[in-house]
Amino acid sequence: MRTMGKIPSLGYAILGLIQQKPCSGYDVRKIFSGTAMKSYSDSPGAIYPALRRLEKQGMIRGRIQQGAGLRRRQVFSVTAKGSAELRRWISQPLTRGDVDGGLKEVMLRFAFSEPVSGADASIQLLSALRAQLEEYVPGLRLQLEAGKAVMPRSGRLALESGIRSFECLQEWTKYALAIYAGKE
Amino acid sequence: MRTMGKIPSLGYAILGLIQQKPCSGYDVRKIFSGTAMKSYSDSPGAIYPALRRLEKQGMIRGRIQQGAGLRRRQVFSVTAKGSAELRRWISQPLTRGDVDGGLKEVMLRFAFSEPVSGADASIQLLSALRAQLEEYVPGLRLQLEAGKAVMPRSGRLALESGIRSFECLQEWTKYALAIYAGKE
DNA sequence: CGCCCCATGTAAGACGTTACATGATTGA
DNA sequence: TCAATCATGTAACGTCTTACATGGGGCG
Repeated sequence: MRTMGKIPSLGYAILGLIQQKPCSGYDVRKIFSGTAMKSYSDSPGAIYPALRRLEKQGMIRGRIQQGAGLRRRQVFSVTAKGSAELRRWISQPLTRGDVDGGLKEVMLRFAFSEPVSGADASIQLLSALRAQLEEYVPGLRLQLEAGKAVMPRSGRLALESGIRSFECLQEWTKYALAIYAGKE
Repeated sequence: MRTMGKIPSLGYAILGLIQQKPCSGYDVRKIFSGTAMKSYSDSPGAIYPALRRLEKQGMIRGRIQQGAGLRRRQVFSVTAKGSAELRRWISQPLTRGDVDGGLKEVMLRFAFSEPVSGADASIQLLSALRAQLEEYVPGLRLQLEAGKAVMPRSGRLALESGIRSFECLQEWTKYALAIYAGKE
């Protein structure tokens, strides 16, 4: 079968962080709990096993640091294999499933895209996302039309909020593409 | 400890659907796969165990339907206890964690709020959400300012997209509140 | 001395994914 | 009769949550 080694979202989040700058498990936890990446779990029961999995898969390598006066910490860096996997994950074609599974993972891919794969990859992702959204939103509008009669008011409004936020994201893709087109 | 019986997101999604209209497991699956609720798993390995859990907790009750010519199906309805639990879940105070865990669950609560708990509950949720967002967004802006120097461009843009979508949602809360204020 | 932060881990249990399995009914 | 759809389930596996556990270092 050899599909061994599927990496979950949390794994890519960690991998991407470590790629930007080598981190200990504790560092990763602090980032997840203190920044906009709060949606990823900062619990030790999630982070440390995830790190060990990534290490076992050869994506990262940990080295123990015994600085004077400091407690023992293990700092991880991304290996060549991990770097390649990050690039693959980022450049992977954008599917319908990526959109209706919520866009959290797509945004994570985009966030890491430029330092990992270069501006071309970022642009690629942005235009693919823009195209997906363009064919996704009309379907939601149809559902809203169809639901006018049967859905409760709060349900319709919730659906509208979804549509609005997709449209908002569409505008953002244009804005971001303009930035990439402008000055390189 | 007796915390027994915590219900996951998927459970509430199912409970809310069944409240609107009694459903079989198959019905639930079709709704999850065919509508804007695609983000919830429609796999039998998720749905049927979840239904049995809810039934064991006394939230729903299943009755086998043997309509002429049709295959056996088990249709579930919400019990009084399930209804009460839905109301509790919806009216529960909105925490910081609800916001930074992504707003999917909050929107689900809102979607069901009016038929389950009445327009007052919907308004309550909307204003709480508006308030939360108002104190949440400035923090993200600060992070963006702070990250100007260190974050890669795509990372900054990703953060901006998050900020924008929160702002978009803020406007939506105003829009929705206006509707509820307008004609009751 | 006691408390909090650094830093790492483990164990039990719940949940979801994937894949497999069954069987009746409807329509081509 | 063959395929698709209706309809329900189970088993193995992986991951996350929650809670507990450990210990050094700095500070008041």
